[in-house]
Amino acid sequence: MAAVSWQMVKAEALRRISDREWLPGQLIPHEADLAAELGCARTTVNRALRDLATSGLLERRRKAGTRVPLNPIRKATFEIPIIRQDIENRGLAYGYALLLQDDGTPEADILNSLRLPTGSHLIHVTALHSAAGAPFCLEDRWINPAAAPGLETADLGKISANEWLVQNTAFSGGDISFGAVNADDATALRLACAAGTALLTIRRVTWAGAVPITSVTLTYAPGHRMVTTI
Amino acid sequence: MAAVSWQMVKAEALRRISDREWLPGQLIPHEADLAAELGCARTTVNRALRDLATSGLLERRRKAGTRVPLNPIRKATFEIPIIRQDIENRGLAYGYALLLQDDGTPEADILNSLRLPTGSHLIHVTALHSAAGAPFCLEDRWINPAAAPGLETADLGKISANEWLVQNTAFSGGDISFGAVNADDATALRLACAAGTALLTIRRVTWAGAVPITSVTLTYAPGHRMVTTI
DNA sequence: CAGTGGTCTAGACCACGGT
DNA sequence: CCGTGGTCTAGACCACTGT
Repeated sequence: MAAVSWQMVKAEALRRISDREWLPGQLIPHEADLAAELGCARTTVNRALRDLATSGLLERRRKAGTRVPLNPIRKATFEIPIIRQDIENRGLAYGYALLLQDDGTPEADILNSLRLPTGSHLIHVTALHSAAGAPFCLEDRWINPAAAPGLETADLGKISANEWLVQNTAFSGGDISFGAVNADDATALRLACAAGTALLTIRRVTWAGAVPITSVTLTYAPGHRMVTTI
Repeated sequence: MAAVSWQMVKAEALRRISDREWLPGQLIPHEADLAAELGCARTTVNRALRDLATSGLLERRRKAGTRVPLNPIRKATFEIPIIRQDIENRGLAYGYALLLQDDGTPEADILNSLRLPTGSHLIHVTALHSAAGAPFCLEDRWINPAAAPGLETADLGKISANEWLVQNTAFSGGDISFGAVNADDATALRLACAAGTALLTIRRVTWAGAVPITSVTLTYAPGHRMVTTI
């Protein structure tokens, strides 16, 4: 292609950053100047610089201009894999076991993240995902019954809670958080590790507008890390 | 503004998803159709749908079209705050103490993430960040001396290792990972918690081209979570 | 007030990838 | 093969914000 692509502009900008032609803290040329210099439309430069800004490698402000930040690595996008695919992609056999399905009141922690009042009664589902027979991750899910009418009659041994929710509830957004917990006795037993072992947890809360649908906490087997590259 | 903005298109698409007008797994109308329907240029629709795709709320493929994914919450972008700002934003006094600065060979774990051979000799810096006098996070940094000539003569009590590196090394990319560890005795002492407590860790590795510059592991005080919203 | 990035448009061509 | 998203262009106007 004769035209200069925004990826080429991005690559050139990256090169100037890593070659220290553009120093941290410094302003870089205006979009119009770069467009003229590189021989492309300003739109193309804009796309490239905007992209770098979303990864935190540039900082842009109207009127103030674009500058190389002093501290670039401040944004990270993680792909949170579907557990089954994650395991199968490693060439391992995937296993799923429903451990428990009942009702109850979750910890204050979880109620807070769902913004439900203390004492709320929710549906509770626990399951274990395993890889090649070894425990991989424990799923602890709480579902707001008001957001999931009909779930009581579903057989969660046949259809996973996630699948049921996808098919039967609306969805508009969510929160995700990472944390660390010590394995309690039950968890240690399930994940075949010593009680007290530090485990990485990921909690996802999903919403239908302002109505909380579900909170899922995934507790990974020891040593698991979530990794991403900038 | 008379024109339809891409944010409006995005909002409308989001509404259709959460109102289940577009169901999970289903194809949605082509860009051209939507542009005609909403009364804007195809470019604008493209921008909106592309944006939704990067947050994982839509899946797009050439020829195949755009569909609502069955499992939307699979990407999460985390803002990793500058610790000092993080603490000061909470209205707390920030404190920094350099604990140690010497040389040595890090664990295999860290050498692997830097892709350096076993036994490599690196510069080692440890520091404690505190909030309102309470320990907040422990910083354990290893620096590749080959990538940081002159660092030996720097006084890291006056200028932080991070600042020195920003001013003196190139930068082209990095890796970030989250994990969980049990506090060892030294860490427990520093973070004023019981030995064995589960702690969240964030490790950042930065590169200048193929040359590893530094690996920083931040170990947060108990209970810390990294949170983001989709 | 004025400079800089942000966005919209209309039209064109291209590349990927189902069929 | 050919439909669909991906991208480029040239030009215009807008919105935010430092001075």
